[in-house]
Amino acid sequence: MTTIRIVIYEDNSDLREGLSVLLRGTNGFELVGAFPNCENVQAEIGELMPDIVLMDIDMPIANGIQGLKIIKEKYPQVNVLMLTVFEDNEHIFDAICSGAVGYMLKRTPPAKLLEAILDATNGGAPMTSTIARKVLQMLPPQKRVIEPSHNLTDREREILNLLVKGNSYKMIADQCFISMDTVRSHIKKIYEKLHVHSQTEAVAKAIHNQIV
Amino acid sequence: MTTIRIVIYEDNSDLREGLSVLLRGTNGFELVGAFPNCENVQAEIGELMPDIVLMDIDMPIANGIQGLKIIKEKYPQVNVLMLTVFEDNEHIFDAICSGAVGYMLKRTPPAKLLEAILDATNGGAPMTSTIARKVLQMLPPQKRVIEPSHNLTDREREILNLLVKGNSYKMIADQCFISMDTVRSHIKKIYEKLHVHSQTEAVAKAIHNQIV
DNA sequence: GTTAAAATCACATCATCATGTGATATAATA
DNA sequence: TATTATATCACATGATGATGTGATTTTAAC
Repeated sequence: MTTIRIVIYEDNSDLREGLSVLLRGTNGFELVGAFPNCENVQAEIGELMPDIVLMDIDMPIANGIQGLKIIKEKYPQVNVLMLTVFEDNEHIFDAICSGAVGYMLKRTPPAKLLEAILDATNGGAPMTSTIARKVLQMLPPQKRVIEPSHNLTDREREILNLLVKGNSYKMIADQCFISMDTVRSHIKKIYEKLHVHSQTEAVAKAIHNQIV
Repeated sequence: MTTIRIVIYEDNSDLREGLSVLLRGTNGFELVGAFPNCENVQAEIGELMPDIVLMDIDMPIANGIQGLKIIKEKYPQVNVLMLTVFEDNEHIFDAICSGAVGYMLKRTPPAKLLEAILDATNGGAPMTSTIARKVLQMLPPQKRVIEPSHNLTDREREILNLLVKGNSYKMIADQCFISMDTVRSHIKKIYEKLHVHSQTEAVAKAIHNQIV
């Protein structure tokens, strides 16, 4: 197993040292850099090419959200794990929407932190369940509620789905084992129910309203 | 401290029994009901009024997603924790969007499961970090990782936008003060760049990739 | 200063979609 | 039982989209 290369951004020198010691002393983890702010983040990440960045939010000169955005823009394959004292929606939202892979609190015990780093490396998104609940609340409300309104039939939904995926009438007919005329007739009803007048509009509406 | 009242929906009788035994044998947890499917979920939840519902997804007659939706519609204060074998986006998306408070896998060890129930009761949203990552991908991608690759020109983006809104070639031509042939020519290039072969696919891709 | 990309227009042809007007069978519902 | 909704199929016609080939002009890049 190869080691996980880690870079730390943290302005508090005590905490930075503490984390450094923790990572240096643990098998499988390799600290390749530790900086007090994100002033030169692009150059630093570009040179060190870590697997994971532990990123504080509140830092002087260039803060962690700014750093995160730069990293995700220039090196999107680098996973950034926010490690902060803030637990408010604003900061969480900013971080998550900017591409942070996880969001841990500084008071997380060392063992859990190492676990989170492993998690993030392996394709997880480590976060506390409190933060997870807040993330859920960021989901666009229309996506969380069920809008029956259209009440398409199962068959209609199925056909709409195939339409969205780019199938022609003929292909839909084949896949559904019905005639093209029947497909037409279903699509006509779909248009009526969605109040649209073309395939394109139907597809756009279907995607936007999360019908499919 | 008052006990947490729990109802289980699970069609596999062995697992249902196992969970029942686990909950009955643990202080602070109270199993108030266990059913093999969601056929009478409304009446059952209405009568038992649990704090937490452990909900399997794949059940005969009435499945867990249907049950979840009914519960959240009639008794939104009841927290539903999905407990399933499915780890695909489809099911997770469905569950989260329908108001599930958490999403755990059946292979979760008992101790972790009890912890998750506690978590959910206390305002958390327990889920594995793998699932959390998938939930993150459902978030509005406005500032998330955008794949460049397409590099449509301004004009092409403009026309793609009009397409997505349901405009015909003719309407686009009028709005852009160009000929239909020019519209055609732009759309052709758009198809090439997006690697699609029809309007429908282009629109679907445009929306999904947040190009528009 | 040549090259390349972007934006514009033209014509022709074929495939596909949209619309209208039917019809039949089945299942659920009132 | 009568009604409604769903799903199925058919035919015809006009509109729209897709594809191919080719051309001009302007702007940006090398």
